[in-house]
Amino acid sequence: MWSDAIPDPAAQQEIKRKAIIRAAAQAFSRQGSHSVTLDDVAKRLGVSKAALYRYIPNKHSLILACQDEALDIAGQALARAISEQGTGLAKIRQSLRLYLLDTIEQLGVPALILEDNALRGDDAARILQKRDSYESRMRELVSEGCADGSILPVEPKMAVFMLLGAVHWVAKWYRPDGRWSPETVADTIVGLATRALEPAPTSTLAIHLPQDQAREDRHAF
Amino acid sequence: MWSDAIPDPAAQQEIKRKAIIRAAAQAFSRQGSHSVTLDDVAKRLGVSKAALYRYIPNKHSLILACQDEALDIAGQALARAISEQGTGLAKIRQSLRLYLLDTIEQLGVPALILEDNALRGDDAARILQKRDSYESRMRELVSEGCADGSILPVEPKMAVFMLLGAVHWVAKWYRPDGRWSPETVADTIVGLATRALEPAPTSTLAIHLPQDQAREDRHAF
DNA sequence: GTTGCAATCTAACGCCCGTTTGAATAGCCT
DNA sequence: AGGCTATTCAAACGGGCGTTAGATTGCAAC
Repeated sequence: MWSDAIPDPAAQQEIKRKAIIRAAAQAFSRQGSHSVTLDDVAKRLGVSKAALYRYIPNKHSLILACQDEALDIAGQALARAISEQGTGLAKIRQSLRLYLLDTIEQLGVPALILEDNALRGDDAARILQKRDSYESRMRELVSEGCADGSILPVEPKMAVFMLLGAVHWVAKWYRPDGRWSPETVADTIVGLATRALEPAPTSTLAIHLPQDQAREDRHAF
Repeated sequence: MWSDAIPDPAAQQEIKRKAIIRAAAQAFSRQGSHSVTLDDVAKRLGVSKAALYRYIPNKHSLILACQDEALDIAGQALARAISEQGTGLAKIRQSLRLYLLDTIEQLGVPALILEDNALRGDDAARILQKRDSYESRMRELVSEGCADGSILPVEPKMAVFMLLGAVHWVAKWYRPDGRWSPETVADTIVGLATRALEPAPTSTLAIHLPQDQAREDRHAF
């Protein structure tokens, strides 16, 4: 039983570990894990790269931890969405929306893109299985939507690929200090992408600042 | 005036150079340019990595050449689509469809994803400008579609991000030896994604093999 | 055959970056 | 104050990979 005033050293460790994962995730999601050096990650945190090794055993495990975290967020978002009432399409919408918002909040980056080649070893297989399970459950939601009439007849695999492409791509162009809030981005992108699946879409979309402010945006191709 | 029987040595050079770019593009689009070694590229072509240097000055220029090629294809697809009759949405559909089909045919990979961090130097600025120009013209097509009523009122930037996300993501999961032909993939993904922009979608989609064949697909998250 | 050029190879060089080592610093307990 | 532990750092080590050098092979011209 620890007093709040006396910080638990183990908890301190965990806080710093999370900070490292967060910093790494932000760098990885844009540049790809292989082109990010531990020096890059350390500089974001204002420490030397050697200091990282008190919290992580090596770079590969850091990559795994990032993927693990992102997949946990995705899985939890999916679970929450499934537990709520609504059509298959509504659940898909909610799960993707939560995924974007939670990754931004917890990792500081909207979605974490996996390069499967970056994964090796036994843990890698676990991550891949986790990802496959997530995508599989998403496809089931599509099938559910087809059955309940909220989604037009589509190939579930293709539909999920399309949705995840639109959603994961956000990581390439979203800027925390940009014009749009996380909520605006999540609602607009998910709203648009899922509209593609409506049998006869009637949903309207919030329109955000149609006038183009002359800002120099460097975003991904 | 060369005879067909006597191959022009300069042309031979160019053919091999193109083969290198193609092999590199396939590797880059999946793994990211930074995690692909020149040995990887050389092995795909059955030569040693030193042999590559007769055709490219260095790795960075190879990355640039891949981006250049992909952007040329994208730009030409856009130009062809614009020159044809039709609504703004129809032009967007056509340009994206051609982009996927042409990159698969010419580069052997559907879309080439840019990691802007991989680019350096003066040529890099040229590539970024080319990409910005392409995206800007895409946004204009969205505005055109809004005006002619083929597209519902949306923020053009977001709409283009959503479309390009769905389209570029194909590079992560498409397999040449897979279940779907390039045409099927292009039609389905572009058909789905652009449906999101229809004011009141009535378009139907071809449905391909809804039954799931028990194939083990390893695709990107 | 011999010469010359093009193409490719193997082997080595050197830098970058992940990882380790050992010392320096800062807080906490008695 | 003095020791103990937890953190952090600068510096060095070592492997991987881009790049270069020099040798080898193959082919065309004469």
